[in-house]
Amino acid sequence: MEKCIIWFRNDLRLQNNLTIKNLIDRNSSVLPIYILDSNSLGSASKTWLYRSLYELDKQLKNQLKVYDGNAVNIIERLIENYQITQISWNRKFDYKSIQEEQLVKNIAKKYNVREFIYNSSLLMNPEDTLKKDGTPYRVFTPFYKNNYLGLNHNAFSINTNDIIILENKEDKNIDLLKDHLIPEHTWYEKFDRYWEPGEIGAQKRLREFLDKGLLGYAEGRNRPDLDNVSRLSPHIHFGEISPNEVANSLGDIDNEDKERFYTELVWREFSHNLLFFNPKLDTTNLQDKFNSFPWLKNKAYLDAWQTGNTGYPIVDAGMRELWETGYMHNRVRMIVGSFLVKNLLHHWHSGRDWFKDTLLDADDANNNASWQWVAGTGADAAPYFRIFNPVTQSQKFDPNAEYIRKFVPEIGDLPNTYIHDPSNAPKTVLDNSGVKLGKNYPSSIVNLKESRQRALSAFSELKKTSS
DNA sequence: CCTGGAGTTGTCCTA
DNA sequence: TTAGGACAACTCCAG
Repeated sequence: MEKCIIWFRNDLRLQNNLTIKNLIDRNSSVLPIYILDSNSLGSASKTWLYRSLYELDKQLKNQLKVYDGNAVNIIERLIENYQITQISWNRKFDYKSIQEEQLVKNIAKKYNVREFIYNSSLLMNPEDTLKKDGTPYRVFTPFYKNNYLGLNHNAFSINTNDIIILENKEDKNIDLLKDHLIPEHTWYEKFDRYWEPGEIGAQKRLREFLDKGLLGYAEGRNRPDLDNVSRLSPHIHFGEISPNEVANSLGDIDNEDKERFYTELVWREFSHNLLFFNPKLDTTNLQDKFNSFPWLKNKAYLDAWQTGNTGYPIVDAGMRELWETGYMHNRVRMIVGSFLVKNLLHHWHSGRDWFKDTLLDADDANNNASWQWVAGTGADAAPYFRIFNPVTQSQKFDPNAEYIRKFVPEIGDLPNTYIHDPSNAPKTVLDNSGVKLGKNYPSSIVNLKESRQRALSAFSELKKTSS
């Protein structure tokens, strides 16, 4: 019987996983492994990863072996020690992982080990999404229409009893990683109230979304006070559920809600394509004229933003939701992003870094592509004069301020008329609601009109100097 | 190569 | 109160 390493990466599941399906089809036995690269992970993600690996290990009868270190060396040693003849993994699309895969391929060749490489984390391979002239798309709509409209999504199920696990004498189980992944700071413990990492939790989340969130998604997705978003992002990021299965579960895409949700999956694809074709998406503005943009990098502003103390309740609610739950509603991500980059004129890298460290769904492709979009540095970014007004957005998308009251309870007694912008509420209203600006809730740290104007001026300066 | 139409998610002012 | 246009040009994409 052939012995196969399955190198788990961002595909921490058994169902709808091509490495597993083909392993069973080949009738090979498996040595399942995971190799940690803790430097590339944010603090919140690490806690999720630990839980997710723990669940996967259970599904593999506690035979998942974990390692910390250089993937190439580790795999080489395993090939030698266990007379491995096959290796299988699912592709990743960031530069570092691509390099790593190449080195592992070289090792496989050296030992005459057969490779089985799949893509179980995107609906399409980036190489197959190119324009007719062979270059990658830079605009979402044609990328979507020409590649994904009418695409079939196959789902398949695995009989886990068919997986033959190699006996592994080395005593390297999941506990090895606990010290690397679980921080001393215990803020993450409250995440348990909101999330169930692992394949089973992912399946439950999908069913719940299909039952309760999908109807009305097209409109409701913009409302942080409603429950229309899927919250599948951390599950999808770690591959606890496959995007193919998610797409497949929609059935025929025959209404606006399904179509809208499907395009969000394709936005994820688009971000991964941007990263794949622009490996330095994290450091390089897609529009290089922004390289000379006069970002302020004001430490006090950044601190107020991170801690949810800007004096704009929708922004503060979002930042506190992030800290409290490891997640932020999509609409609110745009609002806080625009606020940091435009009203505070702070570099998008700082926002990206904070999100990477605190989001459970932190994903280098989505994170960098989205921050580039909101900062206006992206290839297809919004025109620069599109600056979100956090008060207007709040009134529009959290009309009854239920979201604000949930995460910024100290201003909860303010009436709906004033709760979106306490700094402009009459003194008597503030007094009656127990709000003391600067004491128990901050005064707004910037004037919206002035900071908007400041951003617009900075952008128009940029235009002059670059032409 | 040329050309015309189009581009995730807004805001503000004016009539 | 509300609807429509201005905001600016530029790049992308497909025929």
